[in-house]
Amino acid sequence: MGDDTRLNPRHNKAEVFARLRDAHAREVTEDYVEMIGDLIAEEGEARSVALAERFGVTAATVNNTIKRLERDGYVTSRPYRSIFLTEKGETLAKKCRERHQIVYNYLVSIGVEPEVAEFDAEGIEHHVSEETLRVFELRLLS
Amino acid sequence: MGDDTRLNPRHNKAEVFARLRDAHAREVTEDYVEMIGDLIAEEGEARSVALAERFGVTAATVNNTIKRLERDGYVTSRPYRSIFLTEKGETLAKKCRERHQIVYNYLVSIGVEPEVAEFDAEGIEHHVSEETLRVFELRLLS
DNA sequence: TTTTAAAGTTAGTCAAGGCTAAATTGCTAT
DNA sequence: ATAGCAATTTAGCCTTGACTAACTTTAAAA
Repeated sequence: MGDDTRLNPRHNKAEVFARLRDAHAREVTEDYVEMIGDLIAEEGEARSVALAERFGVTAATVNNTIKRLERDGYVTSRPYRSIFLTEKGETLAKKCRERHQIVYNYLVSIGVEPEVAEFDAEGIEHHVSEETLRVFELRLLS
Repeated sequence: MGDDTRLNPRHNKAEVFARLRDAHAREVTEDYVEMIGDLIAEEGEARSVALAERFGVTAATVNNTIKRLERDGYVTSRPYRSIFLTEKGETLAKKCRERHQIVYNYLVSIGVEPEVAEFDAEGIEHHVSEETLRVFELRLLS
């Protein structure tokens, strides 16, 4: 007795917050692979300086993050050269781009100003489950 | 010439990401004041052990966070005693609770499973602008 | 009243994600 | 060919948010 958790399942939030912390850890990775993909598509290559400018951080910060991404197998890079996505990075970038687009389109479709939708989508996209994403898609089509 | 940013305003994402980083910094604070408010409402007081259990972190982590919240004026606490919200903390907690409820209700209203909505709302609530929140409310009423 | 378990605190460690300052490399124009 | 600037890297620092292990305080049971 006295196990509040079992008596009142409403309090079993620990798992939710654990998954939330995981999502957090992935956010920067996702933003980077997405942006690297955009840069390659738009400008032919992804340079540190462009990433720094677009994220509004210093070159040193970009460097650290790229090292981590490389360590985790999302990108390859050689000193003083531009950055490339691995298969793994490409796959993640594609998924993120799609997710972002669905969230953005959905927000606009319900009446959110495009500029606001762009900002909100950037934050929301990392926290939308596959299930909710499907609902967004479904409602977008109808 | 050559100022990509001015030529192509689509690339002016730095501000978006800066605001995103700010939102991040506030997330834990918001989750804590919200949870502390819940605990006081449900159990009469907010103890570290309950926070640790609900967030799924150790007591030491709770301790650190509470110190920061106290430093920032959201809570008061005395050693080995329970935690109280300040006016500032209470105000933030109320705002967060409302926001959470709107996001949750909206997700459920468009067909997301309650359990999934609960999880997604927890992540999304910190990234929804006032504007988008108003759209959610409006669509909830109609 | 004393013992003991639960709760809370402290100290020390780690990774992520920021920063500045300084060193190095690469490229381009003279 | 090289000087100089832009880009990149390195080093060192900070905060947040997590952990474990060890210690202290509180409160309840024996």
